[in-house]
Amino acid sequence: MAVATIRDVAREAAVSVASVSRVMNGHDNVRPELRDRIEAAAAALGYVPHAGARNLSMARANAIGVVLPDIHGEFFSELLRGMDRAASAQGFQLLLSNIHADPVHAVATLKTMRGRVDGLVVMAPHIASDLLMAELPPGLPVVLINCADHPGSRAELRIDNVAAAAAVVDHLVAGGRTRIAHLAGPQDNVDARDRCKGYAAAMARHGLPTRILAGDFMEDAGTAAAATLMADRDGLDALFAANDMMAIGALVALRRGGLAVPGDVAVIGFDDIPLARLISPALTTMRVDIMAMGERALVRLTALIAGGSDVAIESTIPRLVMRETSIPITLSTDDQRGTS
Amino acid sequence: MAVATIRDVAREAAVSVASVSRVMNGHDNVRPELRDRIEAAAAALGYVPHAGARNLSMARANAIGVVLPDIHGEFFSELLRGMDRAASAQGFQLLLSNIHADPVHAVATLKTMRGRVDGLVVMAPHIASDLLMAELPPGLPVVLINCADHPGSRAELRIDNVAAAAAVVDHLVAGGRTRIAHLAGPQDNVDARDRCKGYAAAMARHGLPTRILAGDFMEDAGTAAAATLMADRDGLDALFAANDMMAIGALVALRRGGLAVPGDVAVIGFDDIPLARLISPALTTMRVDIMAMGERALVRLTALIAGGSDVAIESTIPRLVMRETSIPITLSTDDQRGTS
DNA sequence: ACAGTTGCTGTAACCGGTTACAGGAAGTCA
DNA sequence: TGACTTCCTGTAACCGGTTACAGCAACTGT
Repeated sequence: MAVATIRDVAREAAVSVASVSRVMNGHDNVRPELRDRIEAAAAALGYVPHAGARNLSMARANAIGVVLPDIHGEFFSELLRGMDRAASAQGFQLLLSNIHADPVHAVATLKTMRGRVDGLVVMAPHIASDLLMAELPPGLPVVLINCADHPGSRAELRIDNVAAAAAVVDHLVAGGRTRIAHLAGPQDNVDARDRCKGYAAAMARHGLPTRILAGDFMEDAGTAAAATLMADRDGLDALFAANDMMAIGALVALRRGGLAVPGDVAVIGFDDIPLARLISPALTTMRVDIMAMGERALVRLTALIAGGSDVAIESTIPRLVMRETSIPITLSTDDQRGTS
Repeated sequence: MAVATIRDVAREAAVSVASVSRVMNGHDNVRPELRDRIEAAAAALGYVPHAGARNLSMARANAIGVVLPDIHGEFFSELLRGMDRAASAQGFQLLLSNIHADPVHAVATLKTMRGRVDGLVVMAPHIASDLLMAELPPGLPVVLINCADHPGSRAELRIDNVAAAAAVVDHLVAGGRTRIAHLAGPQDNVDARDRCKGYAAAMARHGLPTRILAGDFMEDAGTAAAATLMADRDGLDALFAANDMMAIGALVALRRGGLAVPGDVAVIGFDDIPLARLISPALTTMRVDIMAMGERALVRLTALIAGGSDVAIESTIPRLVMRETSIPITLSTDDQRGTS
C-alpha cells in the first residue's frame, strides 16, 4: 500500500483534512479530544506530511539552491559546511548543483531550480557573468560569490585578492625585503589576475621594481620558478606565490639549492591549505575563512528571502597567517626545526 | 507581477494548458504551428515550469537526499563529488542534510525528506542503527554507507577495514618484517576497532606476536608511540598506524630519534590523505576511492528507485598504495631523497 | 457515402497539502 | 430570551503542473 496521505488520516480519525492539517502544524485551535484522536490516527498510519505538496500550496520550498563549479577539496567542503550550518539553523535545506563550464548546461541547471528553492547561492567564476545574470530568474533572491564583475544589482560576496596581495607585499617590505618576485597563477583565472595586480600596485607604491614569473598553480611551477631565480644571481630576497602549492614547490627547491628560508629569501603563499602549516619551515600565507563566508552568504540570502533588499557587494580581505617562512630579515634564524 | 504559470502561457497562446504542457515536455503530438505559437508565448512571458508542482503531479522528485554526519575535508567533498557526478548524469539533484548526533534532531531531518526526494543515501556511524532503521520511511529506497551492523535488509556500502588491515600485515611480512606493532585509533570508532581486529587476526595467522598501542587518530599520538617504542629496545621493525596523521607523527619522531625509515623500521598509515604523498619519505598507506564509493552509492540507489531490489551489502577493500616508507628490508635504502 | 482510423486539442480530475470562509454550538450580556 | 461573541470544525478552492479521456476534423478504404 502506498504511504498515508492527510486524507487517510482524516478518514481514520473521522475528522476533516483541515483539522488534521491544523494539528500537524501545531495550531492551537483544535479541541484537545480531537487533537488526541488525530495524533493517534497519524501515528497508527505512520503518516508523515508530504513536503512537496506542502511547498506547493504554501509557495515556499524551505530550500536553497547552491550552484557551484566542480571544486575539489577543502574549499568546497568548508563553504558547504558554513552554508549548511546557517541553513539548518533557519530551517532550510540545501539543494546542490554543479554548474559546468558549458553555458547551455549551466542555464538548464538554473532552470531546474525554479519552484524548488526559495533562493540561490551562485558561484560561477567561469561563466560569462552577463549571460548568467540574464538567466537568473528575475524574482528569485540570489547571492553571488566571487563572480567576475557585472553591472546588475545582485547581492554578492567576494574575496579582495587585490588588497590581500598588497598586504603580502606590505608585510614583506615591513620585514626589510625589497627585491620581491611574484609567481603568478594562470591568467585566465580572476583570482590569479587580481593577486598579480595587487602585487604590482603595492610594489609601485613602495617604489620597488617588480619581477613576475608565470605559473599555473601547480607545485612544479614553484620548482621551476625557484630554478629560474637561482640561475640569475639577482639577489632576490622574497618570493610571493599566487597559491600555496607553488609556494611549497619553490620552498623545497630553494632550500635544496642551498638558500636559507627565510634567512636568504622569504616565501609567502596564498590559501592556507592544510599542508602549509605542516611543512617545515611552516609557510606564511593568506587565509580566508571559507566557512564564515558560506555562513554569511546564507544569512544574506535568507534576509533577502524574508523581504530584505540589501544587495551590497561585500569584500573580505584574507588575513595574513604569519608562520616561519617570512620572518623579518633582522630576526630570521635558519635553524632546521623539524615538523612540529 | 508574479512569475508566469502554465495557464498564463496557455492564455497568451490561446491554447489549452494541456498543449502547453505537451510542448514543454517535448511530446511530438502537437501541430507545428501551435508549437511555435506556444514557444513564442513561453519565451515572451519568460516562463519556466515550476519544478515543485511538476514533482507533485508526477509523484517524482528527481532528487536524492544525502544525509551525512558533520564531516570535514577531503572525505566529505570527494564523496559528494562522486554522488553529484552520478546524480547529474541521471537527472537527479542532491538535497543535502547534516545529521546531528542528537537522535531526535536526526529523526526530524529524515522526516523533512518525505515527499522531497525519491531516495536516500544515509551515512550515520554515530546513530544507533536500530533506531535509525526504524525511522527510515518504509517505502523509500535507501542506500546505507558504512553504518554499524544492523539486521534490516537495506542496500549498503561499507569499507572492509578488517581485510584492509590484514593486507597491510601481509605486505609487511612479505617484505621481511616480523616485529610489527599497531598504533590503534579510538576504540569507540568502528573503523578503528576493525583495523585493530584485522591486524590482530593477520598477525595470529602468521604466528607473530602482537603489540598494540593506544592512540586517538591525532598526530601527537604518533609522536608518543614512537617515543614509547624507541624506549624499550625491542627490535621493532614495522609500525602500522590506524590512520595517516598518527603514522606521520610517528614517522617524523622515529627519524628524529635516529632510526632510518624504512631501513630500520617500516611505517604504514591508513586513508591516503593528500599529505601522505607529499611528506618525505612518502608514506605507504591504504587508500579507498571515496569518489567511486559515492558514485556507486548513487548508482545503486537509482537502480532501487527504478524498481530494482538488490539490497546486498557490498564491501570495498581499500588498496595498498606502496610508497617509500615500507620498502622491503632487502631492497631498502636510506637515502635522504627530498620531496618530489 | 459511411464506418473506421488517425491525429490533434481541450476539459477536467488529480497529486497532497493549506486556508478562507461559512456555519453550528456554546457562552455572554442586557 | 434574543443578539452578539467566541470557539471549533468542515467544505471547497487553490497552489501549478500532468494526463486520461472525450471530441472533433480529416483521411482511409470499400
